[in-house]
Amino acid sequence: MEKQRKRAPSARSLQTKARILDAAEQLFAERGFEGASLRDIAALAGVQVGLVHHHGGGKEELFHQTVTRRADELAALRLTELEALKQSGDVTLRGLLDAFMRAYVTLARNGGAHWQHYGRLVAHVSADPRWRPLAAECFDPTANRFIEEILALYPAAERQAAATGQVYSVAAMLAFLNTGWRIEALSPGAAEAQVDQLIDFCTAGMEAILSPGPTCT
Amino acid sequence: MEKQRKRAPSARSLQTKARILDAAEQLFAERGFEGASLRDIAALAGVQVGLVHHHGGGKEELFHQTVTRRADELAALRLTELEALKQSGDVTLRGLLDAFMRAYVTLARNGGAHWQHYGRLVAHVSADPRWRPLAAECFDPTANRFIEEILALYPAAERQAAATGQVYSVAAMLAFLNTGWRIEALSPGAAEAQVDQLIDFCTAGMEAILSPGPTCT
DNA sequence: CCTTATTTTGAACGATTGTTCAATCTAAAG
DNA sequence: CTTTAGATTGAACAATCGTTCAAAATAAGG
Repeated sequence: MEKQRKRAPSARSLQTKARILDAAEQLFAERGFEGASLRDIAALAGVQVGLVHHHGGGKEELFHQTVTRRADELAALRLTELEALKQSGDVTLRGLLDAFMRAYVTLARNGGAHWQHYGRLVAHVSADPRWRPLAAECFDPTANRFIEEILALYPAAERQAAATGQVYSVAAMLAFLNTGWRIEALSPGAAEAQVDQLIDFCTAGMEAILSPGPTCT
Repeated sequence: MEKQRKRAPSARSLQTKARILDAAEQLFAERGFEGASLRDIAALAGVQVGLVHHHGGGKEELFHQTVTRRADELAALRLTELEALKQSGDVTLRGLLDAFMRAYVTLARNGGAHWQHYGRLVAHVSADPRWRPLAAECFDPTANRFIEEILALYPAAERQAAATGQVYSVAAMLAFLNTGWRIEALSPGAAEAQVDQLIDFCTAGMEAILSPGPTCT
């Protein structure tokens, strides 16, 4: 059903598409799906409206591509971190959460604005029930991969508990990314310490869920 | 500047306004601010378009009212729970998080659809940076109230740590409410146990942040 | 170089948006 | 009951929306 190309896309065309996706990423993140118009996106990308439709294939398709582009990249990054952890020898719960979060969070904080926009974009995707299939497609595979590693560490734990802890951890991570301006304003500079704090929170919370009963006191 | 009323609103008028706010609450929650049109809201409420504008005072004002209506009610509910806890004598970290979460979460699960819609609505408000002032107005007072109680329990902890833990806890709670259909599908029926699990997660995570160093092992 | 698939432009389409307004109905106040 | 502020209707407003399309510019393939 899909019509195949007869020519390779030019370098300029690829650049244009990337520029359109970047603009869409920023505006979808700031204003949500219907809040960002194709005309605003086109203006930010420096192209004509019709061209956005040509490269994006409709607004919904454009949104889909905008999310999956970074989601795929992020999934690969996380699996790389996981692989490095497993080869290091000592796989701990904290190590797993570290592999899942630190690289991404650091990118969103110190890296370009792209990952910061993506964080807000994910928040919109998670908030709107209409994007549930998209969220499942983008996030579930990697999440399930980490859940299995967690279950290998805690053989007595139920899968439901690990999945729940994973959901809560992702939520806390997104809150860290999207309200970071607030935490940052309260104690500036200590970026690395705040990442540790996030992982502390999730590790302790996950542990409490995985091994029931009073663990501390 | 505000023109004062010269007559009391009729009972029917109050009913209509409530019906409009309910419809707005549902559609704003499902599709976001620009995703829900005033005409859809009017149709769901069974009134004319102009009437929505008359009672809401513009779309932005309507959104504002929709959020604050339940936010005020929820803030009162949480402060009541907090007062009951303080009068019970033993104020613990778990008790504080329980007072903050259980009543609301139970309402959203077992109560009418209104609180379920409100949960999704808060997710939209939190995801969109344009509603930051609204979020601060609605959520900060109550949040700060609980943060102070937490700091009274942990005098050595820094305020930033308590505030961060509060943000993460709220994020986990919203994730529980808005992805509950997923958790529910995995292990149906155990509603109360899942609330305990949520509070377990947040309590352990908060404790890990408030008192640094290896608390368990 | 020549052909033509692809990219890009510019303008238009109908549909929907939030808002406004005069007319009509309702019911609170005197 | 009479008065009239307020609630409700129905229709219209200009603006913006996503989409479509023919024509021009670009560049890959032979």
